[in-house]
Amino acid sequence: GGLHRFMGWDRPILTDSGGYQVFSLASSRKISEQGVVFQSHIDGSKHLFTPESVMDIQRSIGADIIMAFDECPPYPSEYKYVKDSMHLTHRWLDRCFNQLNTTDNKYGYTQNLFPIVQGGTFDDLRQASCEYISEKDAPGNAIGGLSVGEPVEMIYEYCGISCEHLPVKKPRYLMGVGTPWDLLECISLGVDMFDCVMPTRNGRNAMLFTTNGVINIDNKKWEYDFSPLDENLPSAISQHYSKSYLRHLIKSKEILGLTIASIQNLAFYLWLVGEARQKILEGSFSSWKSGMISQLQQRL
RNA sequence: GGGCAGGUUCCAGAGCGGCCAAAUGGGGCGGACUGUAAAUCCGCUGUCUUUCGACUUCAGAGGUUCGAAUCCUCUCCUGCCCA
Repeated sequence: GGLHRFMGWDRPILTDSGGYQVFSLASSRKISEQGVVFQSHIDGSKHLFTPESVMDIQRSIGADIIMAFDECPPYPSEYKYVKDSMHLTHRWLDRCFNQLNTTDNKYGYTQNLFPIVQGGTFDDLRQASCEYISEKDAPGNAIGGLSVGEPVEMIYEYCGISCEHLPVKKPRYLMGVGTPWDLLECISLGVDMFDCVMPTRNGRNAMLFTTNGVINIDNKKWEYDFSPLDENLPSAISQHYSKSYLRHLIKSKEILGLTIASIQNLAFYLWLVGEARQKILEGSFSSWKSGMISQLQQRL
């Protein structure tokens, strides 16, 4: 650990840099040494993002954890492309640190810059990137460049390789992962932090993660099921709303349904990592993990 | 009692002689979604068959035709209007 609590917030705030959009919005951006120009899909206007400007923006937002600006190459990519891209990300990282170290913080508390490992799915590049990143001695380190189209087994494999070459004492943050079972697998590989769209996006698309397994709330079988969304979660939303009611909201395209589904999934994810932490402290994580994975993967 | 409009696959609703197992939407079922542009996207949805294909369907019964969901006759039913 080593992260502090800031300004009375219960939990630190984290902002991302836009590096992922270099990947996800590849069709509307141009990369150069200087940075990335994105073109707005709304009005066509162009916007230049540089390591410096991205640091400034995250400074203004005031997050406790801020992310380096990186390039996230897609899978599959050629070795040479990934290698050059990784070096670009490394140079950008230096510029991020430089910008941060030569400007004042705005709100009187520390903002922690996490560097991001790249290197794609090439062992030597991953390792090289980990080593480069580790030398920065940042308060935490992120594993990037995964869950960009490769099979899940490769996520685990390269997540594991990354963890092996990252400092043990600093939090390891796996970006963009994943399903509940992905989290458990990656926790066992050494990951401490995650972020992912899955709980909210899949929630909006009618998929509920619960302590008993996965639910497609669209299904007619829930029409008259008045049991709580998830009776095992310490969340008012999960306990108070029934499957039947949520199905009705979603079927009738009531936006409240999407909110409830998102909160349910978020509450579940929070519960899951809390349990994992508890099991680790008790020393029973690995035996707990395999049973939990098959339980969570069940389709209800 | 009279007039008009209708009865199509789970629902709504196209089709109005062959290209119709029958558009489209909904519903149902399945799948996808992994550092969030996107409350989204993709399949299947009469029966049998792996495919080719075969078979049974468009209120009911007859009929015309090489061929009918589509045309004709009668019957039943529904909605609206007038008595």
